[in-house]
Amino acid sequence: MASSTGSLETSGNSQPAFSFSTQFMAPSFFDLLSADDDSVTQKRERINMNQSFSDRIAERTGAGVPKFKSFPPPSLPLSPSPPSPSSYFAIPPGLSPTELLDSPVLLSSSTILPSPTTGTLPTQGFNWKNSSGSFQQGVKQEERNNSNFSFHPQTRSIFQTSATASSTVEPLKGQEAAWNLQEANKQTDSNAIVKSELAPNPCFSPEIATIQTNTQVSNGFQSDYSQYPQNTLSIREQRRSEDGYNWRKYGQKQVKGSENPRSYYKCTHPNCPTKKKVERSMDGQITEIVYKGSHSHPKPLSTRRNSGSSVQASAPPTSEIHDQSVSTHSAAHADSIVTPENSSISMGDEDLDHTKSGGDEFDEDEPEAKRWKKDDELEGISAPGSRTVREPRVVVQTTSDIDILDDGYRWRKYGQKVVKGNPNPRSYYKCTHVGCPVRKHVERASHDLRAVITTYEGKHNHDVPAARGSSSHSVNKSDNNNNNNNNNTAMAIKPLATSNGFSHNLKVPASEGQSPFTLEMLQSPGSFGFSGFGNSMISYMNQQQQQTQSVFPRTKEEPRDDIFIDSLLC
DNA sequence: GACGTTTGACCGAGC
DNA sequence: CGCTCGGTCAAACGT
Repeated sequence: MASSTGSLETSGNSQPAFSFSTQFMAPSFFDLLSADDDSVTQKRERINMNQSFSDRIAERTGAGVPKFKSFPPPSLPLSPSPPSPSSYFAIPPGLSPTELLDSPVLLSSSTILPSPTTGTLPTQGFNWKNSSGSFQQGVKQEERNNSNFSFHPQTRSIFQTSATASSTVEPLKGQEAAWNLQEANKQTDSNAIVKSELAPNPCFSPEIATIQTNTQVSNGFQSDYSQYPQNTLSIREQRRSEDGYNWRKYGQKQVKGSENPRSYYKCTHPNCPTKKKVERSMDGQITEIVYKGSHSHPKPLSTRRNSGSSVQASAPPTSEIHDQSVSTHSAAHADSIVTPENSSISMGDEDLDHTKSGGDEFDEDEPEAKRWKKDDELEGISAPGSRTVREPRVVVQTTSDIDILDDGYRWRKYGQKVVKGNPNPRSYYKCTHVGCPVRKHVERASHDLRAVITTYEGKHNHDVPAARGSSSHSVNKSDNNNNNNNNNTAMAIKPLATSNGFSHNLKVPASEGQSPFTLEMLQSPGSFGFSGFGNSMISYMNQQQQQTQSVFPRTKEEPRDDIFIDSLLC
């Protein structure tokens, strides 16, 4: 669900297809490389790098259907960061970040500023303009070689400060990172897919139990990073856990009721009781992170050796996204999340259901250990007969992933509240589908407006509703449901990022000549440097821009009972 | 050698 | 009591 996919696709696997996608939750190739417990897969991928792009596609998909997985690892931006996306994207008239946050549709990255603390910039809004050259090159190359192209601009979160140089690099293990650095120079035909999953950092929004961002960057964009001063940081440092702490993996289990293996991490700091468990989807994407305990020490200095486990753990491998929940679409379950540093959201259905007491029900001050325990308690609620943890997925997305929120489902805002630890209001939404228990809340990260934290609770027990307003702007439900069985025959690259069952993939039949775009794409088509795609691309975007306007209003169409709710919450 | 990951085995809680 | 399951241990292995 987490991504928008712009895709120019034609029917038939063999036909040329262009897919333009923005992905956040979607596991990326980078993720694959960085996933610590996916080393085998990583190696496999690396080996595959020697294969042709089409071969990889065929190999990965088994049918030549392009998927994100098919894409070679992206280059690593150890370099100069691109100018602030804000330079290229502007908030749509009449929209403010707050307003956008109020809506299921997220902001464009245009509204985001570089992190003052890290200096890192979101790749989402990355400078397409400046990178157009290389990007174009990549496109052409890709077109020549494969007739398929998938572009996955992604954002990256800049939550970590010590982490560095760029979150795009951080998730990578040294080896992979090095490899990527090399590949970065070699590959122009592939999309760089970067995903960084950020563990909650006490220094940031305390409520973030899981911060997960996917960053995909075209190699061509990588050059943008070369402008960042962050490149002075060592790869090792960059590999450090994105939450700034060092973690050691001490176990991994295949939990029942979930296809996703769960990894257990301990903070490597002496006597620090903090632990976290990370659950990944089959493709390596982190679906949830639960923290236990609080760090008894300050965040390690950036010069310290990086365990890399956290980051690696958080870096899922493939770009194909499917969340565990995607496979089941089972009944919703109560979830709770535990965050480090006393920040957590603990919410069952009742919690959000009742707008009664505002955010009090979130137990943000509850000790982590207790909340961890609570998670277990909640498990019984969520998964009858199963102890599988079903924490709410908390996803941090950069503001450009509007599609993540605009995930194809229909949401009704039923509340909003400013919760402790984050001055930004948290919008609460319910799925409007009758009987569907799924809820989500969205808030902008307190320290990084580019990052939007979306927490999903429950799983949809229904199909993705038909797209509203535009038949061409459809949501590919098949992606949502078929990710696990790999039987998705859709031509569009699946940039979906899923969280808690949300698999978002906007697709448009090629015949219609439309494809989903990211908000920023829609807003500022001219600033993306897509000239390399030719006029078709530009016109394409122009079309999409018109479509955008149907997207934004869409959120406004949602029934808003927040006035009443707000009165209760605030 | 230090540090981290992997992974089968073990433990305890819950039913 | 036995089973299931999540969580943890620890030896082996990798970097």
